[in-house]
Amino acid sequence: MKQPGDIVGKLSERGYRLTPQRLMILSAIENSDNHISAEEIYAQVVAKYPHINISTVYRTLELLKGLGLVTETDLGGGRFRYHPADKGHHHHLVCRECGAIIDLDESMLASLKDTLLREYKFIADLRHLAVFGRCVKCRK
Amino acid sequence: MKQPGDIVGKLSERGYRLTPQRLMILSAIENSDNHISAEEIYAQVVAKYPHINISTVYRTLELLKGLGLVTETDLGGGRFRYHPADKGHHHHLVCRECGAIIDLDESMLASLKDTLLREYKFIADLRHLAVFGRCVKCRK
DNA sequence: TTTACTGCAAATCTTTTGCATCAAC
DNA sequence: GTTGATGCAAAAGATTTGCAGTAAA
Repeated sequence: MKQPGDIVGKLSERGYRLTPQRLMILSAIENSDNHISAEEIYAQVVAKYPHINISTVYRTLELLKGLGLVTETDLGGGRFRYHPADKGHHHHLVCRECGAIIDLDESMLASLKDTLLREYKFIADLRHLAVFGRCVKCRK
Repeated sequence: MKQPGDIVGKLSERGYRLTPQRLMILSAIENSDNHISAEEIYAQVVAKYPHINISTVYRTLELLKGLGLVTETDLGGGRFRYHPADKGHHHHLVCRECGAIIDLDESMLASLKDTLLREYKFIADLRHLAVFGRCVKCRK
């Protein structure tokens, strides 16, 4: 579907080498529907390119994160998840039963952010909020 | 300040042994202002009782969690945090700069919960929501 | 050719577990 | 005296790092 062309372009623009490993990692991130973990990226890439090592995945993610091209989110569970930065900010409804991650529009929490600032003088970073619970499918 | 008497009582009621290690771990949890991690409990106990092992801390936390006496929360950062269950549910404002954890009243998010149920048919578990951002002290 | 990038192995860090010993009851 | 609880060491799972070889430019 989507081409990882934009991020690839930015990498080579800035003088970074376009190795097959990086291209496949980028492809996995851009073609993922929801947020993907390092382990999931690795599993996807290793199927086509068995030689790759997971430390390359982690190093590539750190590079992309540092360049602001992908966003790292801590949705709990002891592992980070990643998505392309240009897909914008949004929130997540995480189903505790089936693990589904539902995206939630940013405007949804605008009033909450205002309240927190007013009542607690707390500048909430609501770019990546995770709300845990149970989704429609898993309701009894 | 607070006495860990209530949890201690429930433990012995149910036939669990009251070892000095357990008493000190309970004391650390009950006297903690905000949510405490296993490592922090261990550091606090080891100062007075150098013989204790961190696996005892984890095993005690698992026991207390299973009995519903303490609550385990995943506030990110790759480690769990704990607090006494009788202190009730609340939300957390986590400062990304100084690490402060500010408790937020449960009623605060009641309207959000309603909206999520109405618009997404998602049953939000808002007992332990973590909102990241920057606290008053760390504002420039 | 140059040196950034990779694979491999080993190290961290948090949490869990097997096992023999020990102590609360 | 029983048996549950502990200490110790090792394991497990995610992520990081040192180092020497490799390939993108």
